[in-house]
Amino acid sequence: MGRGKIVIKRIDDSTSRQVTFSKRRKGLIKKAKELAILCDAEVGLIIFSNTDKVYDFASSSMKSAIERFNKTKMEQQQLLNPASEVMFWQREAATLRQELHSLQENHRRQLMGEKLNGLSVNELHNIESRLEMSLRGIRTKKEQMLTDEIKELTKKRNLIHHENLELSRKVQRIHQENIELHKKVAYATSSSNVLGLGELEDAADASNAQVRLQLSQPEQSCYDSASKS
Amino acid sequence: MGRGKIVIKRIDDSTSRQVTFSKRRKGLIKKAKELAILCDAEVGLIIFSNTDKVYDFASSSMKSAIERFNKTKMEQQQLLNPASEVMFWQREAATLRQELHSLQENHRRQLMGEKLNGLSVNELHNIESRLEMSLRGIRTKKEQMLTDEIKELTKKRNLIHHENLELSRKVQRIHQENIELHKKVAYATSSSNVLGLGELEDAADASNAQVRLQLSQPEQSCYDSASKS
DNA sequence: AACTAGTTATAAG
DNA sequence: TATTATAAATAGT
Repeated sequence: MGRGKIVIKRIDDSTSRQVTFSKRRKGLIKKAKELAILCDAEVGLIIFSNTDKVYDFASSSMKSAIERFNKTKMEQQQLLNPASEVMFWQREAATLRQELHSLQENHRRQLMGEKLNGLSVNELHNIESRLEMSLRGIRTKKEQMLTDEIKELTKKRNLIHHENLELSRKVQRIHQENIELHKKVAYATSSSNVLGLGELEDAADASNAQVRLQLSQPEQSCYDSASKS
Repeated sequence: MGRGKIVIKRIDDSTSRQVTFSKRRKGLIKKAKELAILCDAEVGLIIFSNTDKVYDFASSSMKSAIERFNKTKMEQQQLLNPASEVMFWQREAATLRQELHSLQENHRRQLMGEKLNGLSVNELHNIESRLEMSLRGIRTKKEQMLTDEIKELTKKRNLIHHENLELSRKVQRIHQENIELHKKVAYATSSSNVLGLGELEDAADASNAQVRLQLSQPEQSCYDSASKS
């Protein structure tokens, strides 16, 4: 289709190559357009020159063409090898994750001070679960220990209080007995004053102690029901 | 380039259209190949027929061509409007996020029972932080309450114990006095036995109580240091 | 699917 | 860049 027939191989002369590129590129794009119109087809054409220049044609839009292409190829791959579907999705997800991460990094570094650690949603979720569980365990253990100590202290307090009551009764009894003896002594020795003032003060002290004891009655702890639940 | 000239418009006759599509598609792909070889260009060509069939040609690979195309277009967009870079990245990130999410959904539904909630890394992180803080608050409050109760109980126990000791000393003193009085009674009434056996048993009880008291000495709680830290 | 007349693309100057 | 002789593509049969 020219003054002479040519063989299809790379044109060595850069000028000739450049000229041929221009002519044939124009022709190719024209024919692509014609095909799209005549045959109601969707066509996408991308051409990179030697010198990295881009030329493209798309009957609707390149985005549409590429997406449709990818979708179709994906479906073909699925139909061809349904067993490796898993690996396909895994690779696709990994690629997208990486891309997404790099975009986020870019965005973060360039625009905001917002920090986003490099962990995946899954990793984060696992860490959260483990943290919560260990926290729960420690908390339960500590609460058990504290509750046990409170029980122990309450028991001891009640024991001592009981002893206190016993002693108090004893004091009363002995004091009563003491009074009886005083009477007997008084009766026996008539008018002789053998007992000093010291003994009378002791009797006053004993009743005083009894009053203080009343103030220290054991009472149910307001936290006891909470500790048990 | 045929028996007659044609106008470039959609061919209405479906058979003719189909035939023309076959011929021109073949020609287009041949010319694309030739351009790539002759001019050392990278060419990518995608064609969808009326009937959704795909035909494609790529001098290296379609993936390479598409990626190179996207990269170049991205750079062009950036150079054209550097101020809207932010919006570009935002749109790009949103698109990828959506795609990633749909892939994960697909993967999850089709292949594993693994559950992945629809929350973003940020949302998850915020929830985690709030959860941890509230947990910490509640735990601290509860521990404070328990520690306070233990302190209160220890104080009361010590108070009662102190009273116990006082009473115990008083018992001793009164008992001693009792003995002295017995002696005096015995001295005063000489051989007459006024006191019964009951009083002697009381004296034995008092020393017994003293022994029990010794077993209930207050002791430092082994948890006290831990509760304070 | 093959032919071929008339069209179109393009190699070379 | 424009021209043109000729190769190549293809519309209609």
